[in-house]
Amino acid sequence: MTVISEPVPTPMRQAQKERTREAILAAALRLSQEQGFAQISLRQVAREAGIVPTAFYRHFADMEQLGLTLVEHSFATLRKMIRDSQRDPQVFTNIIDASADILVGVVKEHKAHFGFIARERFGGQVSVSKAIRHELDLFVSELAVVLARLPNIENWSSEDVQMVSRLFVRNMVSNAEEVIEMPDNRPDLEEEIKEGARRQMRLIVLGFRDWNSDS
Amino acid sequence: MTVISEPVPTPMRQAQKERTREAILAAALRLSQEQGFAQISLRQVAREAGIVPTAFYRHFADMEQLGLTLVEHSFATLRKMIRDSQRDPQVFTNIIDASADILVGVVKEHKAHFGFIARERFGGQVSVSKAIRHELDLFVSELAVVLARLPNIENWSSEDVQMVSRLFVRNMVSNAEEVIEMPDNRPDLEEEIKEGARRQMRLIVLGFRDWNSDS
DNA sequence: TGTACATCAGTGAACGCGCGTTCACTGATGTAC
DNA sequence: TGTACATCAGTGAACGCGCGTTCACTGATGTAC
Repeated sequence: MTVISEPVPTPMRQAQKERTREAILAAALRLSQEQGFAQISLRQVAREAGIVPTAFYRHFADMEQLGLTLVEHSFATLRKMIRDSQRDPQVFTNIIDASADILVGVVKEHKAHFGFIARERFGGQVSVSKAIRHELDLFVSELAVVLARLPNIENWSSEDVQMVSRLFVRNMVSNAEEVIEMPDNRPDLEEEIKEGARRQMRLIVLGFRDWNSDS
Repeated sequence: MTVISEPVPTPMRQAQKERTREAILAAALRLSQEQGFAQISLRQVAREAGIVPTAFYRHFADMEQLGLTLVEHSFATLRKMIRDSQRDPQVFTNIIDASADILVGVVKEHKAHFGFIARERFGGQVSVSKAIRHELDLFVSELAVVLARLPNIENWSSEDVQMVSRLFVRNMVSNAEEVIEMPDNRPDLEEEIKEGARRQMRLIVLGFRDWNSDS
């Protein structure tokens, strides 16, 4: 079998197809920011992506598949955030302030994906909402594993860690909603949201410390 | 002017009109539970309400006006909950457990209205979402006034009370989401949600106590 | 009480529109020799 | 390198459908005398 030294031709046709696929995804994300994913049509997406409606079918079976792909991409962004923040030494020394910074920063930078999660979590296309809620459940468990390794938390019961994780994720989604509602170029509001995120995480941590010490 | 002793005829036509109007509202609420309000059509609502599409216009100018009326009705339910719970002596002695009980009970009894608020808060019809978020902001301030009168809270700064109120409302919406997702006839899950609501409110209160005592 | 007229909630036909989807096609890219 | 054929992303016409909205109407309810 002549597997050695494959030409790796980077076929132009395939590259172009990939570009169109991304144009469709970007168009759908853009349009759903204004009206919600469930309310946009295949023809609108095609128009925004600069293709004819029938070309859509070369990339996705229907709008539902497109929606589920957007869910995947959005959670990939979310998971990348966690991976990156684990590399940040700040997180170990001051998890609360560092988390608030990272949260607001990343959400702002990836407004579209976080907005998609927050917006379509309820009341969107049924399969898309279901997928998002399933992914959020998974994410809570993943974050619990990360949290459990942190100092001050390592000796908590796994049930407590799971609950803190749930509160953090809920807090994250709520703050994502606020950042998304925030108009651009209002750094004052941004600082307010960051401060709110800090206070809420502090509340959660303080509350838990008390809880564990006196019950 | 012969204003004395008006017949008060309880006109049959008017009563029938009111019944139809309520049938439309009920139909829209029912249908939007499954697909979200923005995705249901005027003709679907008319069909579900048992009238011909054109009769819809005798009651609402368009679907947007119907949606805004549902927002009003949903918040009327929410405010009634607060008014009723203020009469409950339990609230003054054990605000946390009482609130959790009331919250889960009322939400379960008025699933449709709370579901409407939670679902349409984001990503629904733009004007409906805006109206809901505006009403939620008002509600946070109203609840702050109620909370400020409670023992142990009466000497807090108004800023702190406002923030606790915001956390309570956020908690309420989150728990409403959970109750709504909950399948019927699962009293075990219900108790779990109630316990979760209790723990979270306790966290908020404990966190604040600490905060105020050592900072 | 009875009659003649007014009101108006609900009807049914009709309209133009954007939708999702099918199908046969085109022409640039890719492959074999 | 040049030629002949295959592939397949994107095209454009066509379809049937449910939609929101208009309009003139009907007939039960309400009112005046």
